[in-house]
This record gives sequence, structure tokens and C-alpha cells, in this order.
Amino acid sequence: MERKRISESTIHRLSLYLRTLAELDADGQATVSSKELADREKLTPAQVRKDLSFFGSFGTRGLGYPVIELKDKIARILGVNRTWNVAVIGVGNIGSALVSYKEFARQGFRIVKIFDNDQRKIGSNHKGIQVSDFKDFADEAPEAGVEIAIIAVPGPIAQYVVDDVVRAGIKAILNFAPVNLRVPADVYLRNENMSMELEYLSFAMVNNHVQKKTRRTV
Amino acid sequence: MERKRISESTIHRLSLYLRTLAELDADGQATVSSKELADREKLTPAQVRKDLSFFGSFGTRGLGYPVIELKDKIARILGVNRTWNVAVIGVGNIGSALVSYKEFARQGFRIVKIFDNDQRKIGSNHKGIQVSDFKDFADEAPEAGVEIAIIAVPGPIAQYVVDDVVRAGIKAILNFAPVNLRVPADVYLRNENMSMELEYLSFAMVNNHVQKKTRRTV
DNA sequence: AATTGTGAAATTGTTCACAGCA
DNA sequence: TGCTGTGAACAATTTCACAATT
Repeated sequence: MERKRISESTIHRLSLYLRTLAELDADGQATVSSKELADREKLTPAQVRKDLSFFGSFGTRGLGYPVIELKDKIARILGVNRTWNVAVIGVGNIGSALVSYKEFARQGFRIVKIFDNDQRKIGSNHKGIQVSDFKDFADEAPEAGVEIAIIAVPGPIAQYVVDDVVRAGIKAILNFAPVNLRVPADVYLRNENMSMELEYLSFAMVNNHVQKKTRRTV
Repeated sequence: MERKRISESTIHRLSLYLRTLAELDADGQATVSSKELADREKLTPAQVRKDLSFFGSFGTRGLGYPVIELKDKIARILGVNRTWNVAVIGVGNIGSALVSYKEFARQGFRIVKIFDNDQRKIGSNHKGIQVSDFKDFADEAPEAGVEIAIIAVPGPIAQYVVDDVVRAGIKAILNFAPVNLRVPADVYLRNENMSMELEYLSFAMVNNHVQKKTRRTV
């Protein structure tokens, strides 16, 4: 199968293309050129073509790319042409916002379980899902077919939570807690650090940082 | 002053170092080596030293870096050795989570104004702040000394909101809406795309992607 | 003895430029 | 003619490796 090293930036840009293709599709546009796609994302046409070429040739010379087909193809590459079962752990500010965040559902990430360790929250209802006691995670998460765990607990307890999550056999974790977590090598861990982009803005303003091509401004 | 091109990745790593240094400081550790810092972030010691060397020499050969001093120095570089006044626009799921998010305050990002266009929300109270009508943004934001705007409104209206924000003279914007926004070249815009990391996890699982050095897993 | 700071080398990522095709 | 797909050229970033310093 695939035997090239696809860089992290390429994957992130595929996410961008996917979003834009969905917009174009909604507008009823049938084809799109690498130039148009590039302009929307503030990238170069060559970059777009190179990114796509890692996975095959989807375009037509002289014409461009068929919007719907390309969208489907990228969705397949990213693995979002299907549904993923997600558990949210911690139903505080961030956790409950995520449970209600429609964009996740739209991308195929379906929240099927919610966990917390606060007795006042356990049993309460969020978007039709009963909050479970986190100590039942190892039983209930596999039972519900959970494949991805989102950690939205306070920093100080995040490592304990993630240890339990790993022990329950979950292999993919998205961490919103503002701490560095340790997981075994066979577990995928990504961090969502919401202060980071604010700090970038702060840096830019303090240093009158000249903006350039915008490599990964998402 | 500074006359080197500092890359975006370097800035992001400074955020990581800052967070880790705060942890080390809290643990009472006085010095740290590039090796220890690197291990915590899954980077190389050379990378850490190179990043820091862009801004000066803060370490002592044979000894390492003084934790508190380095933390302060990085805070100064990032511009977070001060307070920034922030307005949150849109007090739905995400917006209200951000208003309550303690990490922002800890980093010096102080939410001083909240705006919405929903009459049922205007006037209501979130963490001691009265929600203002967004149509008064141009008057009230400058008055409150707002320097950074966080956009947490639904995608379809985000461009209109951002246009008004720019017109009110705001030069730094953090966008949580899942759309590409256009702003003039002199306005700093960063996007927080929460689906992106989930899509990365999805990609990794579907492709059995081998994890490498983790350049920007935050 | 340990660890920084940094040029130089190696690697990775981006852009160019053009042949190939609809 | 217009636009893709892609090697080759170029640019940026990372790592190496070692002299300098405590």
C-alpha cells in the first residue's frame, strides 16, 4: 500500500482542503483548480498539487479537480468517510462545549459516551447522553465501541485519567488538558492547546511579526 | 531589534517550553537542561538549544538553564509578561466555555467583554461580565481596551462578524468558527480548528501511521 | 564532567518549470 | 489552450558535532 512518508503538514492541509471542498460543493461548484483551492487557503497551487499527488492523480489536465470526487477521496484518505465513536471525559466547560459542538458530528465523530468523576454530574443528561461514572470506563467504553477518547479534565488529574484510558485499550486520544501527557508508543495522542494560538497572536503583536505564507494557521 | 526570521514552529515550541517551565517551577526545580526539556516535549536537545539561541543565550555551560529566569524570558518573548484584554464574540457552547477557561487568565489573556447578537443572551451574566449587543462592538470594545477578539459564532455569520471587528480597529483575531475568513494584511488572524486534530487521529488509525518526532503535536 | 551555543551538514518541505494530456 | 503531475532546484528546518565555558 502507501509507502511514502506523508508529513504532518500535508495531513493538516488535507483537512483544510476538505473543508473548502465542502463549501464549494454546497455552492454547487463542480470543478476546482489547484489555483482556486490555493487562494482560499493562502497556499501555492504547486503545494496543493503536490499534496494531492502523494495519494494519486485526481484531477484532469486542463480542467482541474472534480469537487465531489476530490472531497470523497480526501475524506477516504483522512478516514472520515465513516463514523468514529468518541467518548468525552470530563463534562466541565470545555467538555460540555465539545459534546454540543456540531462540527464534530458533521465530520463523522459521534460522541457516544460521556464520563465524569463528579457525583453531581454523573447521571445527568447532555444532548441525550447520560453521564457515566469514569470508574466504569473500562467496562462501558469498549461496550459502546469507543475508538477515540477526548480528555477534557483539569490538568492535575489528566495523567491519571489517560492512564486508565490507555489501560482500557483505547488507541487514540485527543487531549484538551493543558499539560504534557505520557502514553505508550502504540497510542496516538494529539494535544489541543488553545492558549498556543493566542500566544502566537501576542508574539506577533509585540514583535510586529511580518506575516508570511501562513503555513499552518490551520 | 530582533532581525531574524523566527519560524512559526519555533514560536509554538516556545509556548510548550513555557508551559513545562511553569510545571518545573511549581515543582521547585531550579535548573533544567536542554535534554530534560526536550524529553518532556518529545523533541531533541539540539532543537531546544537552537530555538532559545535565536533570542539570546540564557543558559550556563555545564549547568543548564535557570528555570525561573528562562520562564520569564520566554514569557517576555511571547509577550505574555503582561495582560491582554480580550473580547469573546458569540456566547454559545464554545464561547461560554472559553469565558470560563482558566488557562487563558493564567496566561494573561483577560476576557473583559462578551458580545452576542441574540436578544435572549444580551444582558445575561457570564463570569461577572454582562453580555453586550454585538452591534455596539465598535463603541464598546475600544472603550474597554480590547486588543484581541475571539470569534466563536456560527460559521455562516463569521465573515460578517470579522468584518465589523476589523472595522472597529482590532488587529488580532482568534477564530473558532469552522470557515476560512478574509482579513486585511495588517490584521493578525489565527484559526483554532478543533476538528483538525481529530482528523489527524483518524488518518493515523486508518493508515497505521508511524509516529515520529512529533513536530507540532502541541 | 557536564552542558551550552552554534556553524556546517543533513534532511525535510516548498516552489519552479515544464512535459503531458484533455 | 489550460491546468495537472512531477522531477529537479531551492529554501527552510533540524540535527550533528564540537569548541567554549562553568
